[in-house]
Amino acid sequence: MAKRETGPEPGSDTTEQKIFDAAHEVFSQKGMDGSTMQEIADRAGINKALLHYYYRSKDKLYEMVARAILTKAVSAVRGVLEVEMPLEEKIRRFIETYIGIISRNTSIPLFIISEINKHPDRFFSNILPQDLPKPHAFFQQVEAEIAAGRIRPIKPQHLIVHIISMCVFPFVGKPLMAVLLGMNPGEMKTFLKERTEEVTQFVLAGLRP
Amino acid sequence: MAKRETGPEPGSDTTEQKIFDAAHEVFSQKGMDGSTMQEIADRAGINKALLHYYYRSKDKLYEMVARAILTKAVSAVRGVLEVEMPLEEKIRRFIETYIGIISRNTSIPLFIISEINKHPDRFFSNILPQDLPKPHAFFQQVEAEIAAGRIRPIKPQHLIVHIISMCVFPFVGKPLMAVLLGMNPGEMKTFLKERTEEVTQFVLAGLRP
DNA sequence: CCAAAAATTAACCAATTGGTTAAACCTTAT
DNA sequence: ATAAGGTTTAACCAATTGGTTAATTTTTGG
Repeated sequence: MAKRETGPEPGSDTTEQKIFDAAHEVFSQKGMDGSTMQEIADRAGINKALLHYYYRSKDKLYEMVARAILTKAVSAVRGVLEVEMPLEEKIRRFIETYIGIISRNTSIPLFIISEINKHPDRFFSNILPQDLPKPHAFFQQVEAEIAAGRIRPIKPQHLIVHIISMCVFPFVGKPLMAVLLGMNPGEMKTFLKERTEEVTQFVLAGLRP
Repeated sequence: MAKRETGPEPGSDTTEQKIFDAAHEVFSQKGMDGSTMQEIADRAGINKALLHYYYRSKDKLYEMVARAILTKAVSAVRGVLEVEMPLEEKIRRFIETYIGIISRNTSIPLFIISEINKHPDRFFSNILPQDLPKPHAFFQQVEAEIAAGRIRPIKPQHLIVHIISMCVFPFVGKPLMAVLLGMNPGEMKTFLKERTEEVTQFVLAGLRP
């Protein structure tokens, strides 16, 4: 049993990995409070005591899982945000990859949001990675485009929050959106698939001078 | 003890009301799983057995609180969405009142979203009000404006999801947004106050033909 | 004033929680 | 083969959970 920062090497089939996978599944869907060690043990197909053998306590296990989730999510966002690229292309790529990641990991955003709200201290002291995405370059790029008259004046901080909101929220609030729009799961699925294109068009339209 | 649908009359200072208020506070912040009857009793300043005297079980108490929250939220949205009004004015009012409600009840949106995801069956069978907001009229109005060439073509379902997302998400993801944008609580507060105007401007700009 | 009813409490209960312990079960290197 | 190491398990523990019971206090109506 090694002391890693973000869990055992994925892909292997060791007991340690089976426990981590089970914990990842249970925690990401039910959060810290809603999950029990017994359920994680059952899902991993092992005795409850083995959980404490590999990961000392529920808190430690939770911390590892949460850190792995956060690290992956943060690095994904950073990758897109910090590349050099014309603004329109950057926005296109950002929306595309961002929605792509979310639709392949639908339970992650809600996990992050609700757990960070329920245990803020734990997250900010232990779990959140140190090197967060730095949107400074993006902000400067937006200001430059405004100064050049190529886009409408807008506060860059609000623009980025607009974009993130439109990408994330429909997945987080999916059940509510479904009932509001009167869609069944099939219709909802195609609706969410359309969003990449729709959000992109709307953002670019909103930026026209 | 009467059997009401959405809890006792607010404002009164009866024990029943004190319990309901305490439960409202605890449940809305910690959710069903994260809350205990003991904590609710403590916050109400009474014995734990009294909770079961007035509300038979934790489930029943939770159901009443959740139903009260949902009913209030749904009726608030309905009020704005179903009035007859020119489209631009309707959008302005919708964003204004929607953000207004949320900033006066910051814990409610996250409660609804995360609880509906954790206990979907309970919500859709018992808690959600029957008469939800019907956005049909709004959709027709948007289509009419498009046909008249007064706004850019857009699928009305996506438009409304755009708007709701930009209104709700910044409050739900507030801690994350704060760290991403590098803002302290004070800066974050003024940032959120600006959103009514910023979202309105961005939506209207995105709709220009 | 006083008995009946309602409100409130302390004590208790079974079940579940996270966590521990000591024994049993491999694997493996000599 | 066997001693030693790590791995896995059943049994157990104290604390907390939602919930109940019976007794006590407070209110109320005649």
